[in-house]
Amino acid sequence: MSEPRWLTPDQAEVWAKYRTLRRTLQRAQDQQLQRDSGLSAADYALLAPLSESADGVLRARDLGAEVDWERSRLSHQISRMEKRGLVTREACADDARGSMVRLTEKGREAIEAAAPGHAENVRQLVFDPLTPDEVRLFGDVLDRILDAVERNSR
Amino acid sequence: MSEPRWLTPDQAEVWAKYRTLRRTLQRAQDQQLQRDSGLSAADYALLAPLSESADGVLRARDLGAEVDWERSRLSHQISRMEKRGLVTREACADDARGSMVRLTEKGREAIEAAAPGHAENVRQLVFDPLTPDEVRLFGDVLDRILDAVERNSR
DNA sequence: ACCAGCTTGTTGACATGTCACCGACTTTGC
DNA sequence: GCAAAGTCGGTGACATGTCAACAAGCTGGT
Repeated sequence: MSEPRWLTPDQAEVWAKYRTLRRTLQRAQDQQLQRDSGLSAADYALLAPLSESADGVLRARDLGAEVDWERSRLSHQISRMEKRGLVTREACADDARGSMVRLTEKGREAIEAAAPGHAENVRQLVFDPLTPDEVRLFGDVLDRILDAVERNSR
Repeated sequence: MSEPRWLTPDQAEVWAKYRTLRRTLQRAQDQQLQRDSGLSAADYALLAPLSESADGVLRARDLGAEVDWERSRLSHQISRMEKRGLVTREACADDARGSMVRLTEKGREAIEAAAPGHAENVRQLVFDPLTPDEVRLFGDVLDRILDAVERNSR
């Protein structure tokens, strides 16, 4: 039973800032999307890859890989979006287990209405306050932490 | 109607990394807490300020201010934790509208079981991979973005 | 050809989070 | 004093996310 290694005061402060940022930034994004197009962040996450794909159709498996979501979460979200007319489901020709997700006209209109405001929001809140050097270093920091999380979960 | 300002490829990459980190780090935390003590991240967030307060009691309003949660979210979470015996609710002597939240013995045992592993996890995943310079820079970046979000929501 | 094991998607139960609203109480301005 | 406005906590409806389990189809080794 070894002595626990607590965080230093500096580290605790940075950690608290990170948690605050996670929440407030999420909230700012949700509000911008809701205001500009009535979409949630979850809606936007799925509509974005769909709108960039050929014909606005993706196999559920591939859409899941794009956003790195669990299958169950994806299925639930697609059901909710289907109910609101943003996407439709179709059978998959190649693989009878599969399911194709197709962007509807309404879905395309919604993401096209939301996208410019979304990009503007991310720029204003995240990138405009940083110098190009800081953006690079921020990216490096994220890489290091991501590596550590990746190593940890394997 | 002006041309939208899209993200540069570098910015889009950093933004994608940030979103991935947000998800995977949250997941790593949830799993560590669940494994070490059966607590969720939401449980931990409330138990931590409670365990550091005098007698393990805080007024709901003040607990909410500590964690910066909405009242409704706090109330729901306290109800769930009360049902599992982690906290109890009491009347507030000063203010008849108020509600005091008290840590139970079981709640204290749970947070004390979880805390060392939590600190170790945060160190391993976030701070050990970074040099002290990078930690400082990361803190500065978070400050800048937090300021921008704060300005934006006022 | 077979079948054990893998992949794919869905579902139901439950935990979490947000929103609009209410009811009770306190504070403020007069 | 007292009415208007603000504060505090809770509730119900709903959206989101996770987990375990399932059904169906695919795949590879024999």
